[in-house]
Amino acid sequence: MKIGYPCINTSIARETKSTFRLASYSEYCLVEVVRNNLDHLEKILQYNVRKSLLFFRITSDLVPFASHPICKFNWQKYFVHRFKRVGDFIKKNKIRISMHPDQFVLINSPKEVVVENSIRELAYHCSILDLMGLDSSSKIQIHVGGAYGDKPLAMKNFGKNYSALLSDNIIRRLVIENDDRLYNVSDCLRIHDLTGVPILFDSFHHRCCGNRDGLSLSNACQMSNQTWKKNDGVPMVDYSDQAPGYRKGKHCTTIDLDNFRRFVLQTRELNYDLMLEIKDKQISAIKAANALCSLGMRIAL
DNA sequence: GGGCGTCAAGCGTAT
DNA sequence: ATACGCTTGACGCCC
Repeated sequence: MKIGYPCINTSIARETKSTFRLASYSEYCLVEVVRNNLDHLEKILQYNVRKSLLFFRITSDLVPFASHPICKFNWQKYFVHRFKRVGDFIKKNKIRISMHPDQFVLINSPKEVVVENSIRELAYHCSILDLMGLDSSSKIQIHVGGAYGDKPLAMKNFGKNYSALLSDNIIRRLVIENDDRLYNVSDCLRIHDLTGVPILFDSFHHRCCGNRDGLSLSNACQMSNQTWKKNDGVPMVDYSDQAPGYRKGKHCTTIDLDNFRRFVLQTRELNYDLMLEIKDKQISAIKAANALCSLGMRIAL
């Protein structure tokens, strides 16, 4: 099992800004920010290797406005060697990589323009992973999308657009994640049957958000994991925990190790890489890795 | 140099 | 009707 955390390391300060406003877009600004973002990403990855955290989610904001029409600059070509260098480091250290496009990536939207924008955004995510030379085990995870007043139709439309509109390069990386309100694991399994898309199991969404479908945690996790094929790599699982005293669904600020151990023991027959979606990022990831060791389980490889 | 209004993108739910 | 959460906060103007 590899343990990871998303996008940001709270202990590595940024020396420069990571993005900018659309109103201040310029090629100069883009080049500077992307260069700095790649430098910063390398620092985080080096830290992660030192700490044996070999799973990481790369931020979608690595290249700001990459899928926006304002961006005419060929950043792919300009930064080809920098991306390759990061990718070589990732491969050399066997780091597992995921990306998670934002909530407006909706491939089942009834609005054609939303679908078009979503596909452009997915293509952007792919190009990051492609430029790094990473194989199809590097995944791009999205939610199924909206229900649009007719959930069965919305699911059918997901399948339709998936097959008709997505390029092979997107399909080889794309996975869907059960969400906290609309599409639970059973729904995702139905969409998997339609499309073959693997399911990334989110334990928090499954467990705590009124999204139960009668599947036990270990069954839901196992059935999701079985949708991953050989070329998809080890199944990925997202983990978080309820922030005590807050609205249902709010992520906790730091990991509760008792809950974490319980989760690990319930799923101990299964093989997966675990992404900890917890506010304090690498701090909880390190705590979790230590907890696994004390349970006699082995992290990384 | 700190405070805070606002920031590309969609949807569903709560108020 | 409007605000909010989602999540990765953080830019950038204002004082």
